[in-house]
Amino acid sequence: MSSLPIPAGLPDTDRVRVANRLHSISIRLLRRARTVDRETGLGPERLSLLSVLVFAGPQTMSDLARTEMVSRPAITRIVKSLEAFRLVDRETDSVDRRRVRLRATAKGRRLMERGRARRVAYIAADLGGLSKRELATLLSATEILAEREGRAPPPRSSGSGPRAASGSSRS
Amino acid sequence: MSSLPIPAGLPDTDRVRVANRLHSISIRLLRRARTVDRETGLGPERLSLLSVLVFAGPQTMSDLARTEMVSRPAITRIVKSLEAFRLVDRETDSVDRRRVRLRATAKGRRLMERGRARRVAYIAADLGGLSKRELATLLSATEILAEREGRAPPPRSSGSGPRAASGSSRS
DNA sequence: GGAATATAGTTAACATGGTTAACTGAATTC
DNA sequence: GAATTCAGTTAACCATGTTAACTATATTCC
Repeated sequence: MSSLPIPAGLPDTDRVRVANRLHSISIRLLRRARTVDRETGLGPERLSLLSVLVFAGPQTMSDLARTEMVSRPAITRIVKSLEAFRLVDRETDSVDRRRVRLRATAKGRRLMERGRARRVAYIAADLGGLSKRELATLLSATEILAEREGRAPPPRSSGSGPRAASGSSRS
Repeated sequence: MSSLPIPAGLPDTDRVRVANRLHSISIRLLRRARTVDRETGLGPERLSLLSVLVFAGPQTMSDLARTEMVSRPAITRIVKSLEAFRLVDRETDSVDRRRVRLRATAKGRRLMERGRARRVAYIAADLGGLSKRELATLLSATEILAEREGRAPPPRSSGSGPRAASGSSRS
């Protein structure tokens, strides 16, 4: 079950092959990494929101709703509970007093950093036993992918690549 | 925000660097890919369970609970709704009549395959514009990682538990 | 053989997070 | 300055998860 076949209907090109493998690999990698998150005692949604505040800086409620792809009422609730834990605090915008600016507290940042360190350490442990050469290949590959992230997302729909649709979670 | 710094406390080795990038890349890759899942009309938990049945073959309720890292009552409910859609069917084990054997139906398999194709296509589209050389690097890298998956997981300390609180997803 | 125990699955009661619709108060338009 | 728009909250509801208690079948062991 390690590498699933190329799905029917897609051409067997390098690009599709890479996509297919990246898909499976990412799913398994994150599933395993997630197991260490329990130590934070927080739950994925709150951790996710907190990490946005930590890594992308202060945001308003609506900003958060957008980046989390979730409704504003949902954000209201999550933020409330993070405030109760003193992981996040709010400040009303002095110019536009409708806006609420959320920030991770020092406590929130510490929790977040520790959590990410645990995840990365866990994944790094999984990479034990690779040769220097293999590691070098992975390093270049992740460089290539990380670099692409910075760029704007490619045009969707009609153009060149296959089409967006939906999905099968697992593997 | 494309590549987060190495978390404090971890050594700045190649292995950690790769782990760190793989982590961020996987999160973003899956988040984008997930957006196409809506077309199935199913929701992540059901899709996930269905895909286990499709790609790993028939399972009992308890098997599913283990692989999904979710309680058995939760599995009961998900399976029920998948049965209602005729995506899954059940058969009582003739030897041990407590056991229920779940199988994806042909309809379930079709839905699953289409979904995975959409995801992979979506990811493949994202890889557009890479040079032949870059693609070759990615191909080797994913080969290395996919191969490791087959091998037994490295010994862990505290280990895996039910899903509970998880996920510092973001970033 | 049959009581005690263990296992597979279900049901029930509850918690949490998501949604939409309706509301409040502040900013903007005209 | 009245009408409208916008940010955020509240309310009512739905989906999915949990634990605890129950049913039914298997297994242990006297």
